[in-house]
Amino acid sequence: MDTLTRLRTLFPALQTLEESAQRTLIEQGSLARRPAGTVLMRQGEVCPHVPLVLSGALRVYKLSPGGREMTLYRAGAGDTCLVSVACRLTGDDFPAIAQVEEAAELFFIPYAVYSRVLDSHIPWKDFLIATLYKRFSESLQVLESVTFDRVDRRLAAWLLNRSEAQGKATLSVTHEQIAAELGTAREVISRMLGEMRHQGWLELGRRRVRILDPEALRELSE
Amino acid sequence: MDTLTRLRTLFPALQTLEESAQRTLIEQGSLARRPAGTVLMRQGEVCPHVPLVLSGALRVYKLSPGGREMTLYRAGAGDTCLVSVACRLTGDDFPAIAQVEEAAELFFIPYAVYSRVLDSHIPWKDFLIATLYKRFSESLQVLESVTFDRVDRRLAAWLLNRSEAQGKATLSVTHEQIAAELGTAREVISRMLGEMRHQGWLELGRRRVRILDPEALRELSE
DNA sequence: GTGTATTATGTGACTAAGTTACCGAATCAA
DNA sequence: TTGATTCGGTAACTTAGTCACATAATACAC
Repeated sequence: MDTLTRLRTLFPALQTLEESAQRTLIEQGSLARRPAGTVLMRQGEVCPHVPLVLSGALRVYKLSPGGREMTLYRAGAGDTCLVSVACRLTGDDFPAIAQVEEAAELFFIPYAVYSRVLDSHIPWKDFLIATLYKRFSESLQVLESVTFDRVDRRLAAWLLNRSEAQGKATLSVTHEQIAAELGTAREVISRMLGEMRHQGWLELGRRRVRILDPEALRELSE
Repeated sequence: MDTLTRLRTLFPALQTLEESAQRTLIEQGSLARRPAGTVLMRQGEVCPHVPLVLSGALRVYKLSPGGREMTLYRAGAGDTCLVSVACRLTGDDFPAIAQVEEAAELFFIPYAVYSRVLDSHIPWKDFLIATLYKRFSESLQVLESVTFDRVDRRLAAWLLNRSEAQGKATLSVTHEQIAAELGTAREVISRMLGEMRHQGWLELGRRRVRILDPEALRELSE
């Protein structure tokens, strides 16, 4: 499938653009592949283009001065990377890091082209508004669980979610990674996993967490 | 000053609307006063109009099942209440509470009128995007300080901010209110204020916190 | 004004979470 | 195979949040 078709499928807002504008996007934009681990945006950097995600996954997270991480949300096919778009809009530094989590294909629209072609396009603006709103809600949920929920509940919920998403009872993940997801310290996760193993709910190995008793986890997480 | 002039001044995006559309807004919308304490939106409610804030102040906060509060941001003259706008866009329940903090004048645009008049207006969409982005950033800052900062630093910073904003060294506020701002428990605030008084940085009274040593607070908050 | 209700604050004891500082075991790379 | 690196375990300690109160200040009713 050619790039234009893929873009139109993943970003329906683009379908309502005039043919000539669509051609401009394709001609002036560029498709790029980025391997897992690539950092797309660091705090305070300015991005010279608007990136659309065609495949793969990005993770957007905050980094504390002390080195602790906290995942805010992920972006996948059909998403645009807010981090880059938004800091353009206001001139602020976007205070988070966007990193490729699974090898991704990105379509970069140079900012000049973006201004000319998309900036006066209502369906695109609606797409942006919906995206922003979604991120906002997601971050609020994170905020809510961080301030009001206990870590053990959040951990149980995270394990269940992850296990369901992957359709497996055995997760391949380090304690460090879990801590980054939940915005806490590795030691805390190790202790709690240890406790859950002690209860017979989990089996642990290096880079491996196996869920033995999902019901117990569900009950804890309510 | 008449309402249309005030609207145009506070919401410059409206100035680029056609005259007839502006007239429709004024004729079909309605101006309302709401005293401090009025709850505009509760979790899960749907708002039949888009509210623009002409004066006064709203506070948007989250409420935990356990009754703890956490202020997310405030909206004042020239802002629109995202809570109501956004849940319209996506159909989701907006997961926060909007309450009038200082008696406010609000201009309500019925949703039908909004769709007809503003939904295809680019400057208005840009205004919405900017607003959403601002809220998003603000909430991220809250999230960052909650997860990565110690409460005593956040408290010191809050006291200094508030004192500067009001141009006074004596704040009229309860420990309970401070706890709601910072998303922590009243006892924690009481203890820390007590500690700061012990250090000679503050003088405390009922509903009263007086800053004696702003430099010490600044140093703590870095 | 006086008593009573309400609101605000103080505090101790306890639990949960985050930090510091290690250790050793598993894995990788040369 | 050996040295380095990553990963997990754990103890001791600090910070934060919860629970259960006591006490103090103010409001208000009469």
